[in-house]
Formats: sequence, C-alpha cells, structure tokens
Amino acid sequence: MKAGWREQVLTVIAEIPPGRVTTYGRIAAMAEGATPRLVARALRELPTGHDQPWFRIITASRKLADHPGAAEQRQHLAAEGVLLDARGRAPVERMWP
DNA sequence: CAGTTGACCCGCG
DNA sequence: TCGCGGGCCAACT
Repeated sequence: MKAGWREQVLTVIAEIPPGRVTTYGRIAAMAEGATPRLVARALRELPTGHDQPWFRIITASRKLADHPGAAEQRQHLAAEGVLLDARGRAPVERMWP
C-alpha cells in the first residue's frame, strides 16, 4: 500500500494501545519515508483539539521531548498509568514494541 | 569514544 | 507557496 508518510505516522499513532508509549524513531521506522525529525515536525503541526494520541510519543531516551505541550503530555500519560521516574523517564515495560 | 536523535530552522526544488 | 531533506549541535545511550 502506498500512502504518504504523514498518513502512515497518523495510522501508527492510532495503533498505540492506551498506557503505552513509543519513540519517534519507531514511528519513523514503521512509516516509510519518515525520519524522526519529520515525525516530530508532523506532530507539531497537528491542529489543537485533534483526537490523535500524540502524547504517547516520546524521545529515544524515553523522556518527553522539549515542546510547549510537554506538561500536558505528562498529565495525559499519568492519567493512563504511565508515570515518569525521578529522571523523567518512562518505564521500559511501557514501551510499545 | 562513537553512534543516534531531535515538537528546529533554513533553503532548495 | 509548500513540503521536506539535511545541517548544526547538544544531549544521551
């Protein structure tokens, strides 16, 4: 199937189960033509008030990326049971394969 | 030490 | 104008 990488990124995001997180790199690997930077850019350009679980995407070091909605992201994750440790990292067992 | 990654930014086609 | 490849670079594995 041939779809734009943006579309694939959105699809992959929608597949992430609640209470799980994944990284830019993994999203990029699953969406042909995407790179971690492009994934990040795509997320930034998402309109506010969309229904995608963008908050389930974190950096390769399992921390939240530095962006204006980071605080909100942390709350969304906490609400799903993904609590960050003292270093701000999400537990490995919460990673979506 | 060496490789990866990034919620950027600019510049090219 | 728009989309995105790619450069720079700091931070982390």
